[in-house]
Amino acid sequence: MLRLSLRAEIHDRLSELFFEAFGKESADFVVEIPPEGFGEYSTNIAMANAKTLRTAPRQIANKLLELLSTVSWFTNVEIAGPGFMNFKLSKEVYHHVLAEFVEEVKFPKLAREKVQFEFVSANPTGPLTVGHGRQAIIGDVLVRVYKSVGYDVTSEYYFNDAGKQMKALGHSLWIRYNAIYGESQEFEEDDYKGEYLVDVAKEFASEHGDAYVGKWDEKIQKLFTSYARDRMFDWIKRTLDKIDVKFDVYFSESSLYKKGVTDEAMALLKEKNYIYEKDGTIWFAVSKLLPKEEDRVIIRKNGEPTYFFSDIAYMLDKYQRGFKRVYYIWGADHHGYIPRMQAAAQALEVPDGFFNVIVHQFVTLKSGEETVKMSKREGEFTTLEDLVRRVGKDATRYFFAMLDPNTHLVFDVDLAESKKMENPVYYIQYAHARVVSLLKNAKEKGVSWENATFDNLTLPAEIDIIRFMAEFQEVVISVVNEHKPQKLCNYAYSLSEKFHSYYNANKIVDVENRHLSADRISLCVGVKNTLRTVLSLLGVSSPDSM
RNA sequence: GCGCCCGUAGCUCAAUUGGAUAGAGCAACGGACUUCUAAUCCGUAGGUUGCAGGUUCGAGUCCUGCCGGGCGCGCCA
Repeated sequence: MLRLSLRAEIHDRLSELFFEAFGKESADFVVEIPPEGFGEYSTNIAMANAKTLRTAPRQIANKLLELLSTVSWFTNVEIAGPGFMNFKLSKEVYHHVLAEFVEEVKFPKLAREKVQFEFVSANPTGPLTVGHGRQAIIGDVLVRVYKSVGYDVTSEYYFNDAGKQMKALGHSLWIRYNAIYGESQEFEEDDYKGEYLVDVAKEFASEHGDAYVGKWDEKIQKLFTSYARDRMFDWIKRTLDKIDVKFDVYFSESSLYKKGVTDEAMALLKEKNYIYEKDGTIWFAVSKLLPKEEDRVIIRKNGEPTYFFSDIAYMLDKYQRGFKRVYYIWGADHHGYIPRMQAAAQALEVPDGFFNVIVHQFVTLKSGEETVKMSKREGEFTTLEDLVRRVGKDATRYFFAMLDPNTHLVFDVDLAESKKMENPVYYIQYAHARVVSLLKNAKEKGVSWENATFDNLTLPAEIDIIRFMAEFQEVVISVVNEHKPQKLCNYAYSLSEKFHSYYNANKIVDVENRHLSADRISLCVGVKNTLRTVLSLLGVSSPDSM
């Protein structure tokens, strides 16, 4: 019955009625769950159309009210305040909704488009930080949600394992390696000074011995670099695995050059006249497309392309692979990069809406009163791995998904560690486990619920829970449209809240009253199914017992 | 200086995208286990939504200007 969501259905019916009453389309209006005491649902349709109809809201409402009372869905329609229309829904509607959630929680089907999410994309120069963790979870949750509503989604990790920084990594490893043999060497400015290379150096030493102590040439540099890179990548992938983040594609920057996409991109830009030479470098005329922006170098004086040029070619490659839309998830430090990429999108003539960026703000760790700054170069940071080891996968995922990507996240390590039990993720999981336990209990007592009629579900709390379950599709749609994973967290938490409260106030399994029990158990099954579904979108487990 | 993001209870966050009386958790106080998992529930207290204007039937949400915080403004990645 429900194509999208209950509220969308109500919205459609109101639209039809409006057309019937006034012979024209309604202006935009909303159907919402109002505060206590204003009915079960509410709409502002009368107020929204007051201007265009040049009629008082209450008058419009009155006209609609007559029609509404002829439709079986709506009961108790009332007009309130400046022109709100408040109403209840018939029992049958709720029974139908509950029956669906008891059987299977369905996703709205939105689009089959081929889209791509690219995130994390950390170069293999060190372990993932907690900042990468936030990005990994935001991206992974969005991928799961997009898949659920029908998109053909590819998750992708872009990396550069060829540039200057990789040489620095190799050199840094070599220094740590020398230190093992008591040979002290100086770090260079761009080297990676983090302790994590010490262990890698030990491994290297145990495999290769002291053959390279005090010796340094191009061949040795390559050996150290590739060794370090492989170790770092292994580490990164292992960490991602621990938080259940999987990428469909790992894409290397150098493959762009091998494939020749870079040449294509250059030819395209030249042809459109966006390229010029100055001071021995090649520039991309960003200002031609976006007057407020500055032109940018894409080929350096030494003949090497800049990162920006690779990104232009990469975008072209994404387009050629047939994606209808691509999403880049970037940290706040990259936001200044967006305009020039937009200019690139225009220059490459990819369709409007192809290039999209989801920016997330920074994560800082708090321990006591100290905030931990994170710099991979200086070696000061907490690894994502450490964090997961402390608080576990479920809490890590939930916490990173819990806040709006657009707000600064302060991760209080002490709190995450010591007050684990106040964790909202446990609260939700506990609700799930409780229902499972209920079902076991019912089985033991021989109370069945398969043939429930739902007729006994008349308490306001019961209607409220059904009504809230019916919001599920709406929440999923908003996550797709707004890229805000935290809506799933809030939804799961609120549903758990309603359930815990209901559970405490009412006896669910009662051998003396089997019909009532069957109905109530069914309601709980609906809650359980919904929680399980939302948690799986978040990548958080749904334990049967705790 | 310019640009992007944020500012809601003591703390961490909600608020159905412009709706009615701004809601939860933590911290504080008081209650509920011989009863389906007390990792729970119920209650009390806590607010000039950073400030000042504007837009309209209606603003935490939109527009302008301030204030405060974060980030960015490379031939780095």
